[in-house]
Amino acid sequence: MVSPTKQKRSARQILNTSSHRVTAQRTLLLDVIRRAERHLDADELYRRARQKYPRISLSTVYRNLQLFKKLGLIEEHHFDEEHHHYEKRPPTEHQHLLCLNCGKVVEFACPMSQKLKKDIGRQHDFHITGVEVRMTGLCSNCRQRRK
Amino acid sequence: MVSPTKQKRSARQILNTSSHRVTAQRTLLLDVIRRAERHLDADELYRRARQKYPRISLSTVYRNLQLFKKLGLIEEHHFDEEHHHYEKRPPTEHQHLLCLNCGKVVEFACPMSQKLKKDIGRQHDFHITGVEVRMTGLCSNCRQRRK
DNA sequence: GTTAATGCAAATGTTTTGCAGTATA
DNA sequence: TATACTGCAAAACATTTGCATTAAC
Repeated sequence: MVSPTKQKRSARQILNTSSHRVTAQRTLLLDVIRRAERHLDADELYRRARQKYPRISLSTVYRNLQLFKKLGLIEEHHFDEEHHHYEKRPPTEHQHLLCLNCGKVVEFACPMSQKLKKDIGRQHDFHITGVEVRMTGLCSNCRQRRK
Repeated sequence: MVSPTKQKRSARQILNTSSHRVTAQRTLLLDVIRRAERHLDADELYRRARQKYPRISLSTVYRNLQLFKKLGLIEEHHFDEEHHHYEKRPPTEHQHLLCLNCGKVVEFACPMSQKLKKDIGRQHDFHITGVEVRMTGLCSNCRQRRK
C-alpha cells in the first residue's frame, strides 16, 4: 500500500530518505527516463545519457536501474525475449499491448484487473501484489502493409 | 522407446508435415517436457535429457526449443528475469500466478481474458493474437512462514 | 574524513553460431 | 544419396562484479 505522500515525494527525497546519495549520474538517468517518449532498455538509456555525460559507464546504468526499481521509481517490463525495458513509475496503473511486427507499445487502462486480483487471490489463497496483462498482435498499420 | 500416445503422434505428424526430421533427440526432449511436473528452463531440460541420452548437447536443446515454439508444440514464459521457462502446449488456455518467495507457479483459468481481448482489440484497432496475465504475490505457505 | 558510488576491465551466465561429422528421409 | 540435424567449441550478448579512484554526505 502506497500512501499519497509517498507518491508525491520527489526522486531526490526518496534517495535521501533511503540514505542513497544524489549523484550527477543518478539525476541524469532519472531525467532521461522521465523525458523518454517510450520505454527504454539499458543500452538505449546508456547511449542517451552519454550524450550529456560521456564519461558515464554502462555498469552505472545497470546498477542504478536496479536501485530505481527497488525504490519503486521505475517499472521493468519484458516486451521481447532479449532485454528488459524500463519506464518511470506511472501515475496510474496500466497494461501493455505490443505489436509483434513494428514493436509499437500501446498502454491501456484495465480496471478489470482489480477484480481479477481479488478473485484469483481469494481463490488460491495468495496475497497478490502485482497484476500484469500483456497482449500481443498486429496494429492496423502493420496489418494493412501486409496485405 | 515409449509407446506412441495421441500427443506424441501429433508431434511426430507436425514435424513430418513441416518437413522436419524426427530424431531421437527431438523425441526425447518432447517426452521430457510432456512428463515434467512443472515448467522447465533450458538447463533443467538439458540435465534431465542427459540422464537418458548423455551425448545430447545444450545447443540441440536450445535449437529444438526454438523449433518447438515455432511449431506451437510448447509455450514460453518469463517467470523470472534470468531464463525462460517452457511448458507443453496446454489443452486449455490458462494464466499464471507466481509466488515471489518460493517460486511456485499456479495455473488458473481466465475466461475474462477473451472479453478483454475483444474490447481492447477493437478499441486500439489491433488484431490481437495473444493475451498473457501474470500475477505475482505470496502464497499462503510463505505468508505464514514469514510471520 | 567516511564511505557510498563510479569507471574500468574482467568475469559471468545464457543463448547462438560455424563447421565437420552423423543420421534421417 | 542428399541434406537436415547434431555435437563441439567458440562467439555473441546482456548483465554483474572486483577494485582502485572519486565525490557526496
